[in-house]
Amino acid sequence: MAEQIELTQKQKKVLLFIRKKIKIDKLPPTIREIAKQFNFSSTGTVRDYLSTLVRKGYIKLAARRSRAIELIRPPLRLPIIGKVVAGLPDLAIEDVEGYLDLDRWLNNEDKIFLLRIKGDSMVEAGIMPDDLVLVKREVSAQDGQIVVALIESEATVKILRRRQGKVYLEPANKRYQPILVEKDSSIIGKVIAVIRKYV
Amino acid sequence: MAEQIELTQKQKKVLLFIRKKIKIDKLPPTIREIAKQFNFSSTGTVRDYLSTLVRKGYIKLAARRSRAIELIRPPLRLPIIGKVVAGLPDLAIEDVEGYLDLDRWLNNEDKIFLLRIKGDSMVEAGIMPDDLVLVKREVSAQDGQIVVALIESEATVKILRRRQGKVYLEPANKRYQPILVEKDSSIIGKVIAVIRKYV
DNA sequence: TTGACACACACACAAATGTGTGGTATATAA
DNA sequence: TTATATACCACACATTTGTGTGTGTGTCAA
Repeated sequence: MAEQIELTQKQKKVLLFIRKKIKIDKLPPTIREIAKQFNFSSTGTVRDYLSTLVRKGYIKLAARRSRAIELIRPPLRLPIIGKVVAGLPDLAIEDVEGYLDLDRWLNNEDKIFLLRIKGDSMVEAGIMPDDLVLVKREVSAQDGQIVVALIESEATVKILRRRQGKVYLEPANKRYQPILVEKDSSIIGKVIAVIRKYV
Repeated sequence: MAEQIELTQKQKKVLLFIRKKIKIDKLPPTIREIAKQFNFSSTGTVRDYLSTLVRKGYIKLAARRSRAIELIRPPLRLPIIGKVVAGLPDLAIEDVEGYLDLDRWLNNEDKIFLLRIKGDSMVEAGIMPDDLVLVKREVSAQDGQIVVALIESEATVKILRRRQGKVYLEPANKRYQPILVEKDSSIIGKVIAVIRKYV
């Protein structure tokens, strides 16, 4: 999808420079900034490169706007590999299941925060002590969903259970007991992801 | 740290417009684009706002460069909450442990990919079937680290164990046995994070 | 040999853009 | 009262910037 034609070495260098500039300056370069970088004495040369990069599917340009170079693949898109086949030498990444676009995934940033897990009450659900859970602020949730609730003014992560009109907060650890709560009122958010960082 | 002074309503609107432009156009606006948006007939007005936003700690400007407005807080920074106290009403986020800056966290993007977990051989380490693990491509690892290895041309996630000069790949599930491997040669990467997405 | 492509250059022009230097008015705190 | 902050405006200027229109060389496949 959105196939990208192979680039020459020089074209790659120009593209890398643009990426680098966006990363460092948080701003795409102007045509003349690119020219300066590569000692091109003409802006036309740069425009040749940019046109090529557009044609080959790596960037988009907006006419008559300064610095309007947009990368087609955003830098925060990670490939999801379903199966790693042997082969090598460059670890043939052909079985790309899809992409996780973190920008999009984490939209509504103001309603989302990370909570650090304390205790082992959710280990059987794969949520370990010190894990970070991505929490989306919400006041209600469905049966079976993992929620963040306030119990005695402490944040707890549990599974929400609705049984005969009653609401329980159920741990995922046999050594703990479910907690009966009065209403949904104590729910402050839903766990939408777990992130664990090693090292 | 990097305290930000309170903004007026109008100043907020200008800042929000800049954020929006960066998000949509992937390019900060020019002074005149801002002026147009708010029907300012003078560019000086915009510069007053920008200076104020700089002084109050929300943006940075680079002199003599078009569109060189840099947001001080990057949009992909998530607060890590250690403890959620009761209180409300806006869920007093005072116990901010720190921030997870996904941009930085995921640097070296070309050496990183996501692998989908198959099987339950790592459940006791909190890595469940269908989880995504963030893998950093590396050819060696230390004892105890969770690695991705190729066994019979299939990618497997296991714990690396070094015992008396020998290398084992150990599952985190009592129902499975450790595997003796000849050398590090089968290691293709290190697991640096686990990501699990609900719903 | 023709054509497409990669890789460079020169030069001029109009538009976009940041900057400099002034101004007015209102409100609030010292 | 004086100072400071907010919230605008006017206008000119120098640079920056994208654009247009050319030219030239070499390579490589059809």
